[in-house]
Order: sequence, then structure tokens, then C-alpha cells
Amino acid sequence: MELKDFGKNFVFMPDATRGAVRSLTTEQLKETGTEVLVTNTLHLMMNPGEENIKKLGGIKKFMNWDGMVLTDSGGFQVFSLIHSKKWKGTVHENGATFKSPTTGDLYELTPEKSIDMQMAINSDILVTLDDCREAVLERDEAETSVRRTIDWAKRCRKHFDEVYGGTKETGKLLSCVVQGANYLDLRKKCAEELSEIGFDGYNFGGFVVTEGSELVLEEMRAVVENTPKDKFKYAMGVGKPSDIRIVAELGYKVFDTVLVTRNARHGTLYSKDIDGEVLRIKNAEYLLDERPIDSTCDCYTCRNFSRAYVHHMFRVNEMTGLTLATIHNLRYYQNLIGDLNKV
RNA sequence: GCAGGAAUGGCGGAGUGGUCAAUCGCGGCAGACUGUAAAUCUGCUCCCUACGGGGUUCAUUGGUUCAAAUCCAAUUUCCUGCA
Repeated sequence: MELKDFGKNFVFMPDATRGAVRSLTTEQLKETGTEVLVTNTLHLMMNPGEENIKKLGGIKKFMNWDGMVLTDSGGFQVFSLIHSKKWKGTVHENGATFKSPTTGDLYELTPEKSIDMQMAINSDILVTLDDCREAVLERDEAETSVRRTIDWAKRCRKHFDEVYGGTKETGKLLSCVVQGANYLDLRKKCAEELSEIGFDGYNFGGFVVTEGSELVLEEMRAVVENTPKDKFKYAMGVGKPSDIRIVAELGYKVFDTVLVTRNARHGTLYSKDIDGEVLRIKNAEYLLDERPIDSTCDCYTCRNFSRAYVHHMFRVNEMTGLTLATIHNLRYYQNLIGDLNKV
């Protein structure tokens, strides 16, 4: 795939938050059929840091990845770590200021800083810094989130264009994030104003499911309907296989979720052989099950190992179990995406 | 043989008269996870239960007491010294 074609077909991007898909080598990741990965601005900003990653030649050279890279702006981390007070810090009109819980070092993530960092990473597809919040919000909070998200997107656009020369000079794409929580009019307003500024892609931001794990389909539709038809739509954080199939019908082409790899590490594997698509490999029923995880799967794990073996790896706490499980789940997702592209 | 010490639920190990069906860890059985502080977290884990409770437990047997895993005696097993 070439960058200009990004988002024309369905694409699933695993999360390599800190420069690796957990438990996999770059080679193993490539073998799952992955073409694009997501890595994280805020995490890489703290380690190895902007100057160091620049010296190391960017993330692709660093991790020997010859595919594409999308960088998340850090907006979600500002939400999950700072808004929720897991880390000490504040969110303000200029971005977020926070302390590393491990070193105590003070960091500031502004829209401009986020772009600088994403450039240092040498990402292909950048994302504007947004003010991410919960799925359901008080009206005034949602309004603040939308106002800031638009303002920060504007600043990111300006910084990317003026300092780096935009797509023309860099060959990179810049996408934005649409906020608005559960208010359809705010989703619409945010989508329209961001469209007016103009971006290469429009990402559905915030939480994609409610507490009851229901997709927020109306909000997602509002974003698709109020953004340019010829630009890619990225459903950030979507999702379970069944959720991807549903959201794909709305017009979203780009997906990422931590579920696929986290579930793998927690022993929840996907299989077409099982009702509900989910197989919990740690469960006792797989102790002597010599079938592959998924009889229809062509991944390294399914071609070479039984459910019993992967079960055993988990039971005795061998790291290889995590790797085999992650390889399988990722391949399952890439096959799912492949099926969507065939239709 | 003599002198000390110890025996607790699958395992390790708390508890040393009532609030003890008995802390906790491991193991076991399930579940959760949606732009990753996550190889994490949650629940259950003596028996029965209409989930309100009910029934049997702390090596064995007997005793003291209103009340015993906890105190006493004997027995069995194990550990440590001395012979």
C-alpha cells in the first residue's frame, strides 16, 4: 500500500504504543499481514524522547519497520492518565502539563509539541491533539472539549504547514479528531468546523462504546455525514470483530484497537470455530485439545501448534504463549479486514 | 529410650478461649478488557441451598467451659537435641 491510498480500503492497525506490538518482534508483526501500525506520541515523548528518537532516525528505522506508521497525538493519554488523575497534571487551554510518575520530570504537551514529536518519530500519518473525554458527558464539558479540540486542531494544522511545509514538503498526512461526546449537534459542529480547516482524514474520537459496551453508532454516523466524502474515516479504538463489521458499514475504513493484542495476552483468542468467535485458551477444556485455535486460520500459531500447547504455555506462564496468542489474534484481524475488502 | 517442639481447608502458612467456615499467598474454576500505566483486573474455590440460610470442620479420642482450632489428658505421626 502507498500512503496516498491509505484509507481507500479497510485497514487495521495494531497498537505498538511504545515502539513494539507487545510480545512480538517486528518480523513476527509483519508476518501477520500488518501494513500499518499505531505508535504513541506521549509515550515516546517520555521515552526515548524527542531529540533521541530523532537521533535514532525515527521509529521506522529504530524498530526496523518498513510498513507505515500512524502516530496517535497523545490526546487519549491526556484523558486516561491526566484527566482521570492517575498521573499528576492539569489539562488547560494550551494542552496538558504533567509529571512522569517514574522520573518526576515535567512535560508539556501542546498542539505544536505534539506535531513536533510526531515529526521526530517520522510518522506517515499524524493526528491532531484533541481533548478526549468519556462517552457520556455534561453539556458544558462536551462544549469545552469540542472548542479545545477545534482550536488545537487549527494550531496543529498551522504548525504542520508553516514549520514543516505540510503534506507537500513532508509527504505525510495530517488527520484530525472529532469530539462532541454524546451530543449529536456537537459532533456535527465539530465535524463541520474541522472540515472547514481541512484535513486528510477524520477520526472518530472519544469513547466508541458506552459502559454497557454498546457502540455509539449515532454519534459515529454524525461524523461521517458531516466530513468530506473523499477523506478517510478512522474509528479510533474500534473494536471487537463484530463492532468492526458494523462500523465498517457506516463508512469507516481505518481501525485500531488494543483489544486484539491485550486479549491475546489475557488468553482471549478469536476463532471462527467457536460460537461468539471467542475462545478462552486458559480454560480447562483446552488441556487436551489438539485442534488448532482456528481451523480456518493460516497464521504461524495455527499452522504449527494445538490449543493444548498454547493452553499449556499460558498455564505455566511461558512468554511464548503471549507471542503465539498475539500472532494468532492479529492474523485473525487482518483476515477479517481482508474479507471486508473482498466484498 | 529420655528431653523439647509441631500437627489448620489441594499446597504453603496465619489464628492461640467467644466477633472463626477460619487472614493471606499459591494452585484450581470462571469472567472482564474497545485511540494500552494492562503477561492485568474481578468474582468464586468444605458440603447442601428455593442465596434468606442450613450442616459438618482445624491429626484422633475423651475431658474442662455457657462457649474450644485455641485449655487439659491419652493416643498416633513428624522434627530437633541427648543417649
